[in-house]
Amino acid sequence: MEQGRTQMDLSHPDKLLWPEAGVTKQGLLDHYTAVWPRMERFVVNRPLALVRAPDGVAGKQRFFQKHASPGMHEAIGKMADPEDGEELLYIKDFNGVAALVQLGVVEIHIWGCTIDAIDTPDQVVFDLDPDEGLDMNDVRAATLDIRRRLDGLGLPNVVKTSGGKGFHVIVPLKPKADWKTVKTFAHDFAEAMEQSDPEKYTATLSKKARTGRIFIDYLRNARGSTTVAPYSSRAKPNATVSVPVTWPEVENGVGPADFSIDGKALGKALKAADPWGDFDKLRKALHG
DNA sequence: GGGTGTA
DNA sequence: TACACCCAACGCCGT
DNA sequence: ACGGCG
Ligand SMILES: [Mn+2]
Ligand SMILES: [Mn+2]
Repeated sequence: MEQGRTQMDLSHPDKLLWPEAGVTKQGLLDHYTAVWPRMERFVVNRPLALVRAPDGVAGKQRFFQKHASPGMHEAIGKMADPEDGEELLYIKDFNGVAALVQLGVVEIHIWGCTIDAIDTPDQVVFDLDPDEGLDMNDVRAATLDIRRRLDGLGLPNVVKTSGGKGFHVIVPLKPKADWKTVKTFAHDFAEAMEQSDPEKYTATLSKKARTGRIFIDYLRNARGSTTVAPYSSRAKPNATVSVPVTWPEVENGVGPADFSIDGKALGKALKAADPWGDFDKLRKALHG
């Protein structure tokens, strides 16, 4: 059995999944081949949610999937959620990604925990969701503000582009605290930001509260909630990718949608040092 | 994309 | 054989 | 209790 790469056959490898960007199903698999050394540890052995677009991102069909369908490829692992018995999905290796690509998966989302410790999250996520038309520089400034606050609390942090309109700031955790603890921490953190700068931030998701502001989406930190995985493609016309970056890059103006499949910026990023290389070393227990 | 249910 | 259908789900918030 | 929302 080949490890690390697959010869799994793709049906219709030349089908355009991102017609506007000219990215085919094979092109998507090639993307994952290129990023896999950096991506693997963030996606394997975690419950997943999938955004599937079997006819491409411009097609009619697009759906979100958290549970197994009958007959799914054996490279896609299934595990009963101890809470409700639903069959959660996960992958163990690159063959799993290949199987996802064959299914028309255009976004890979991860739970904030591994399958071996499903009740103790190993990360906190702050998902910055700006209102339409907010200046990208305001979003960068908000992201840097989150870093400053986390630094002040002595909490490790890394950042990635979302591939959409914002950034994701991640606190690597040792999986000690439970979901309630982690979500409450994230909620309190978001509310503190809103209180200190209510013109810029809101901790309330409603469109109304978000007008002209950035929603600090702490709700990603709930059991069963998911966030787009590092290096996942996005179901946007441009085939953007969520990419880990360094804090200096954010300071120097990197934008949330600056990276895309086959893009120059991504190729360059992959040649530089891994911005999240120390992720596992940085892990810290919340509270403790 | 593909299994399932209905004709 | 030929189709249509399904593919998550839940807490938060304003009313 | 319901609808919008992520
Ligand atoms: Mn977001
Ligand atoms: Mn969000």
